[in-house]
Amino acid sequence: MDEETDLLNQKFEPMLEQIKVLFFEFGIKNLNMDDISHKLGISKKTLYRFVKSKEDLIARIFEYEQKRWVEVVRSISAQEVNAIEKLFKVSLMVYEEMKRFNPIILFELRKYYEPLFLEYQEKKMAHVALSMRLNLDNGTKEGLYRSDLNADAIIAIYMNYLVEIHNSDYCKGADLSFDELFKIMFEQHIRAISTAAGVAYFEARKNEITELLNKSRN
Amino acid sequence: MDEETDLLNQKFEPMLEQIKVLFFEFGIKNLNMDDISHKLGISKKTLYRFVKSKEDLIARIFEYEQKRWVEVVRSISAQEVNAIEKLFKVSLMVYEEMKRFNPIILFELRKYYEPLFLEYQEKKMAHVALSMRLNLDNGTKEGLYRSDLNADAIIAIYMNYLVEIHNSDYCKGADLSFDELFKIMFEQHIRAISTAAGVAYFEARKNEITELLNKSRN
DNA sequence: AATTTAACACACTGGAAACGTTTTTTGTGT
DNA sequence: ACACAAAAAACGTTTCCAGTGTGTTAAATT
Repeated sequence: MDEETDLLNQKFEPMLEQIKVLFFEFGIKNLNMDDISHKLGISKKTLYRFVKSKEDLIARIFEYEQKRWVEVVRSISAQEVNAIEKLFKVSLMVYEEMKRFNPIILFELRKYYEPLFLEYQEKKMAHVALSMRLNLDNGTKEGLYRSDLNADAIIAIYMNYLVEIHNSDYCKGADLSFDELFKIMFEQHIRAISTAAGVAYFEARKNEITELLNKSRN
Repeated sequence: MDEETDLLNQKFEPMLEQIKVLFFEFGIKNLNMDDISHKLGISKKTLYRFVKSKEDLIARIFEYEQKRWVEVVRSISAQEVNAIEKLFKVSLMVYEEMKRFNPIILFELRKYYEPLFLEYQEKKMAHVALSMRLNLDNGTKEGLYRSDLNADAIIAIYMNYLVEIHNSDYCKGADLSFDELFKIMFEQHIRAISTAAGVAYFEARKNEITELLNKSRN
């Protein structure tokens, strides 16, 4: 019974990716279950063999996203680079992710699937926080970050950075692009938590890192 | 009777602007007439004094957009700069406009309000074409554009540039940002239609123009 | 070849939500 | 106290859509 379900789930995973893309393109409410099954080239009946409701479908997508995200962070953590590099890579991905997030989708999630959405956000935040804590530890061990840091506070502040970057009117006063703002925030963070060695490393790498950001923009 | 209607329309115009913003933020289908009246701080009844249906409301927004757009082009045309500068300014605005256009809104317009949308697009295209023709004439008179141009063909090609810039996969092969692509296309166009004097002018101004584009990005 | 399984297309239903209208309430100016 | 306009609420109608059920076809299994 359970193995059967697992097999179904495995088969269904690539479809989840497709459906996610569809949602981003057309919106959630604009796609009914008929539309979705059509776009996938399967019958609605079959679709309902994988999910038990549309809400369940959304939940599955969140679950899938969470898994995918954990995998990404894990793979970056495994790379043979120091803490600053890792933090930058992950931060950049978070930032790119948020950029893609359309306000309409956000609205729909909050209005029609609030409990699911909150749960997802909470899990994601927890995961980011955990990853950041590991990063702080590593950075400290590597002598890049200061050893007298209040980890909880720093994590909270940095996560707030990443979230608030979009909603806020930071860019209004000074006319900054989001990318500019991101660079400044990252630099702010690194300088705030780093030892002299860390700052020196950052300054040496700064230009190349900035270039990475320009590349990622399209 | 007619004067009365005109008064109503005048009062309603700022609301159209607000509603447009709401649509961009929340989507069209996600906002019912109750929501809209609430957000405007008026009653649904009052809203229905201005429009006779939701479809009518969309039509009014298109109408309003068209008017606004004509006004923008008119004001740029009135400026005391040469044809190349004017073309750049208008092109930049078209480009910015398209960038803001969310794929979900596009989908909704096509699916639920196709006739209205097509009519709007047609009018807009006609207007852009007309403006470009004037620009070509002016540029030729100013000695910046060549005098042996096939206006119709050039207009068609350039308009296609602006439209296709987003849908297409131009950026896939070379990894170009949209802004980069826009710059290249504009330069391509100017060089293609200009006299030696025109090209010289463009080359002299090129850097400043590029800077403008960077400024506009946020 | 017969049977089972699985997927597809399509029709149907019940309930929820939206539209557009009408009625009631609220508030303001005279 | 009255008249009036706009807001709020209520209402009937219609549309939409999630979810289910039916019949058919095609492939796999026996």
